Amino acid sequence: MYRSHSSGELRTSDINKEVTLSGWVQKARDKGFMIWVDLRDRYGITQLIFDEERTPADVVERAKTLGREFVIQIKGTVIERESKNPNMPTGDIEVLVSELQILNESLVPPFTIEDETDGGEDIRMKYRYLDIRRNPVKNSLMFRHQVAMKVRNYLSEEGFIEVETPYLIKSTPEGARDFVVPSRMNEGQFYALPQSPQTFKQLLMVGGMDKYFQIVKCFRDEDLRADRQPEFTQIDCEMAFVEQEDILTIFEGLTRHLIKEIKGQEINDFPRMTYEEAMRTYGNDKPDIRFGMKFGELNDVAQHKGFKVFNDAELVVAIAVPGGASYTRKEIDKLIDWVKRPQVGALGMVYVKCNEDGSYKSSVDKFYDQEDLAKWAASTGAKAGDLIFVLSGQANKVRGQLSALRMELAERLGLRNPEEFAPLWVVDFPLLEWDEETERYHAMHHPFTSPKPEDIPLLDSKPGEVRANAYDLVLNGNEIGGGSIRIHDKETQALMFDHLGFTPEEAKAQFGFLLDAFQYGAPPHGGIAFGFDRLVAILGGQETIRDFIAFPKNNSGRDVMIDAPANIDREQLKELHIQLDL
RNA sequence: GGUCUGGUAGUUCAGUUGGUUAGAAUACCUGCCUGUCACGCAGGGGGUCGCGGGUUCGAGUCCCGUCCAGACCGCCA
Repeated sequence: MYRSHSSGELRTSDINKEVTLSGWVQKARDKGFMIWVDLRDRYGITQLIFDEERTPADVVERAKTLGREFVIQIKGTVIERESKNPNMPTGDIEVLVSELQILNESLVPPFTIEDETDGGEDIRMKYRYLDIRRNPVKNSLMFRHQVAMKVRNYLSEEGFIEVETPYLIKSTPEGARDFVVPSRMNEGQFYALPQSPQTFKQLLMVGGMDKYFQIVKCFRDEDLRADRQPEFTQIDCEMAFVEQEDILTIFEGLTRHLIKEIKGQEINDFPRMTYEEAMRTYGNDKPDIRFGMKFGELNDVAQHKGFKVFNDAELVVAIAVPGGASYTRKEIDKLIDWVKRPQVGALGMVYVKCNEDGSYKSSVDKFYDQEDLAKWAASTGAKAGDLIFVLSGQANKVRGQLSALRMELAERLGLRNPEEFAPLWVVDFPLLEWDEETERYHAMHHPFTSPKPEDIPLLDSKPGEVRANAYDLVLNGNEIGGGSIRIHDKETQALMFDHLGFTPEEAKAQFGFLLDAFQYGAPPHGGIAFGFDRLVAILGGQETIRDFIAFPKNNSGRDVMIDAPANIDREQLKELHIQLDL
């Protein structure tokens, strides 16, 4: 028996017990006359004591050789500490060691296994198994497990069945790039790893599985970000015989349940906002509504004077920065430089200081009088002491730019409190989106999303204005879930493929199995998928998802620990009939 | 594909205008220490300044190229 107790559980009530503990040496403090060793396992730290007078001499001798991260097993007696440590749960006791066995030695770890480690991201990823011994990562993984359990229990209680779908499927031209897997038995052919189990869950609905869910890995071969991994986990859900309202109700329930259970916060009915309203008010389809700074459109009150920049613009739009009137000229210039960076792309920015005495001072005083500026203040909700920033240009671009500024300012003003949760539904997304590169429309969500019936007549005349039965769940400025009511009849699906530029032959080749299935009594259905990694990170109050993934990839999609991807040998290539063209 | 930032001891970083033997903290090793818990004290070892080229009497420092890492834009139905 390696352990009678864990290293986190012994208390004063255990005093005088003979115990056996196993774990890692967190740190040894050798005072000469006695040695203290902090023994760590997943459950906590227990202090061991080796004492010249009370511990056998050979055991003390071996204790002097212990280094960081040695794996040891000890037998000993729980005793009360002479000097207690109120900062640790086991701080009232220690274990007086009588037997010591070194189960495995350890090299000196390349970084300290402590909460505030001295190691940087790179080296921690290379030695991720050591990083996982640290509380912040260990706790994040345990937190993820808790959230997963609550999701499974909740959905199971609601009658959902977890069904696994295949990972080796077929590549499709729509959407993200696929990871592909060559097939040895089918010469020259490739599987693709799923970007999501989309078509399979729809087929499960045709199969009568009513309420389906799956916590499932998905794969996309696209460039990474701090919150984006090439393989990631979704809570994938689908229901039959439902309308949009049913889906929103069920999954609002799930989200509310998680926030209640995990954060102890009660959230009322989630606000709903149309896509159009979100774009006009926040310049963004995933607005962070923990704070205001809503957009004010100034076309009516800024295009009547001789300021050509505004007069020529499709949109003049502004936000009020709370307390911004006290910014120095230098600070304002830095913010103007910030929006002019290529990543944001504004050509310039106008500001208006709303002075405490009710007057206004702007960078365009030459064109606008106090009365004009007062209207701008009214439109943005600016109060005395605030600062108004105004951008102008092509509507889509300028909304994006102002949204980036809004988020940046909120971050700097500390308005993005990670312990506050402000979910909302964004609904009525456009069905189609114009793609500048290919010069055609493609599905904004995916090609199986149903158009709003009343908008179907617009499909030919104004395709960009057709709204979809599609919705996103947004939490604190992050899209954490998205879904739609699907098309469930062959005719509408064929119509969609047609508008996406598929010939009937192409549609049949790519998705014939789905069109076939729709001929055998496909029920009306719809669903949603949550980005599980991101959801867990947000609930955990963190920006980065990487600490909630046991073995994440780096910025270039590499696993620096196992050093993947890697070359494969000639024999493997030959077996797969693959020649490299490098 | 693009923009920006970084790469110096095991680790995290500093390194001035180009100028002597490249520093600090921490980790590591040795010794001391009768209640430590970020223990303390004394001493010690440890460097291909990412890599290649160039400018220069002289390069960690300047220039060019390249590799790696990170953040962002494009991309992510």
